Amino acid sequence: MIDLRRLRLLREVHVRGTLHAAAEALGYTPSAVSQQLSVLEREAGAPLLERVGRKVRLTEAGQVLVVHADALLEGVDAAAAEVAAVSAGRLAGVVRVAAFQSAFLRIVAPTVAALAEQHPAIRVEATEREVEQGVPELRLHRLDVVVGDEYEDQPRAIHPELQREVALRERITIVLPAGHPLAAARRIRLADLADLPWAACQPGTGHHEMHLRACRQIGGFEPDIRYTSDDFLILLEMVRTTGAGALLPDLVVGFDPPGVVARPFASGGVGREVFLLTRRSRTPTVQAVVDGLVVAAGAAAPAR
Amino acid sequence: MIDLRRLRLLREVHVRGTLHAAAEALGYTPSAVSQQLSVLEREAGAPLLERVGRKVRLTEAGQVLVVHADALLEGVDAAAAEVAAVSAGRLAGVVRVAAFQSAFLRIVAPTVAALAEQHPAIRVEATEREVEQGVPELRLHRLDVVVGDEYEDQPRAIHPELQREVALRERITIVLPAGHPLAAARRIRLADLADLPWAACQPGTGHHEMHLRACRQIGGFEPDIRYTSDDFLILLEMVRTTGAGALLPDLVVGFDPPGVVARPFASGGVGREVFLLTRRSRTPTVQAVVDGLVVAAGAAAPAR
DNA sequence: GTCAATTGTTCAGTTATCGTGAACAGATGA
DNA sequence: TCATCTGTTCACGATAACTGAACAATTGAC
Repeated sequence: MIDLRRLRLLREVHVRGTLHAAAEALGYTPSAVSQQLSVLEREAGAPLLERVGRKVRLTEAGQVLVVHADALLEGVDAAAAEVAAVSAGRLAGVVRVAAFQSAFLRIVAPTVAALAEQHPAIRVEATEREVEQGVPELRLHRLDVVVGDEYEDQPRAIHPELQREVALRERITIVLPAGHPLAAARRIRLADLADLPWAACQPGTGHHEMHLRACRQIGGFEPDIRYTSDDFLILLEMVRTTGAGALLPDLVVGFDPPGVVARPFASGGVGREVFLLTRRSRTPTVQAVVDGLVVAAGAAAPAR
Repeated sequence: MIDLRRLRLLREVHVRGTLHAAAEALGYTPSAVSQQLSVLEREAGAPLLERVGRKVRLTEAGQVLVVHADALLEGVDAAAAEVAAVSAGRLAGVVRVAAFQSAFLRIVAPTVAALAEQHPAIRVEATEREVEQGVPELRLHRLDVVVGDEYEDQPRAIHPELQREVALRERITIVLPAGHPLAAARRIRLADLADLPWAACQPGTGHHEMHLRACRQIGGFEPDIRYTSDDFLILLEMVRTTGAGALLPDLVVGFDPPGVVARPFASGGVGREVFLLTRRSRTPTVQAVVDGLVVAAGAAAPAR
């Protein structure tokens, strides 16, 4: 097992160039530094230093190790800081969140704002990412929370070392341009829209599948999906300007975007679930962020 | 300074639930474990364990610390493994590379293939990302190499702790649909294309700026940029199908895509530089990847 | 309920590790 | 050439780590 204090020694030698300087900087004698570095070489199983003139230089193995040393020493500092903060009663640390677009806008963003007041020592880092991309990074500890979605009847497999938590259940609505003849109706029969061009996400996505299935099973027609983009805001804009229709979750139309109307299905309909994924072991800090996301999701869900 | 062996003890206690089991697993007596954990609590400045019945459980601070412990212990293992590999003469370790689209396709992908043979113990992880997004992650040690581009007369500022290396200098060519009247010419005067619609990257990008500047200064006209996308392959497709023109780097048209022709400027012209960014301290492993990228960039540059 | 078994803790004593300081060898530059 | 810098080695004292026994608290079988 490589010892951290010895790694700190190695880093200091790397930075200062001589054992004497490193020894002085850390309050040791050169003798101690020399001996400890010998031990480190035994631990690492490779020579780390080579003498050049009367100075000393790191070997390749030494350079490799010193890079890791930097990361590790930074890591223990972060650990100590977080423990100190947590034991002082406040939550702290970095939590990395990934979310798909609409959840990012309507759930993650308000959560960040709320947590900034509630737990100022928590630093939330957020990225837009689809679930498929996020899950491997979650398992590699590069993300802490992934916000994903799942349409009715399209259950996703979940990895056993991950934990899933429902943030929001919502209905899919039919979105039409404000000027459409049926826009005034309170509810809309999908079958009446068989001739409409549609805007949906790219083929292969859950949304595209849901769109096809809904039109076939509820509407009884094969939809003319003419515009595709994975950006829901683009889909909304296509509806507004081109006269196409779209099937969008409440979360997206919750903006009440101008120029379009959102109406529920006259019968049946489709649901969507927004969920949070984390590793099974949650720190209190991650838990606080998860709690914040659940609250924000509840607030984002429009009353129906 | 928190000691790693004590962290390993803590983790073992967390996993196994009792000091005895942890002691047995690691070859200590329960007495030693108890004493060392007391020391760890002093080091961490917070109680980490609480007795529940005759077993023991981690406090909040303990749980926080054990998460960091996992990451740190994994880190030392990775460090030891990489040092062992390097000192055995072969390069090893994970190198994370980010590149913009065309560099990803034409430089990073071939590099990955070449390195897989040359240094099988190097694991290259690649992501598509623009320079602006990549630089902060580079500084946070979440990326090791960023491949970026820079158009003539638009120098980017570079952070002092980063190192920049030119991979490729190339010329911008005028790309026209194969059926265009001027497609047969060997060289093309930009001024002759004043009435053409154009496809370019989004406003605000270096490419868009370059496009405007070239048309104004070399062609003497204000271009009608009708189609914008940051995806060069989409731009090419727009040229092929809609009859628009584009100003694209050799790297993009090096594909010799069907249905379009690429011609140099009749006079003057614009250059682009593809460069690599790394932190100043490169391990031999990172250096090997950088070398591989430079070679691949050279191979990707079409002869002129 | 009682008692053996199991848990964590504490204490003294031993062992291993870490540090100092002096003595040494090689390299540098006045 | 020689004083001065470098890193290394050695013996020895100081510190830390570990063991083993004794102890208190809890649990579960009888």
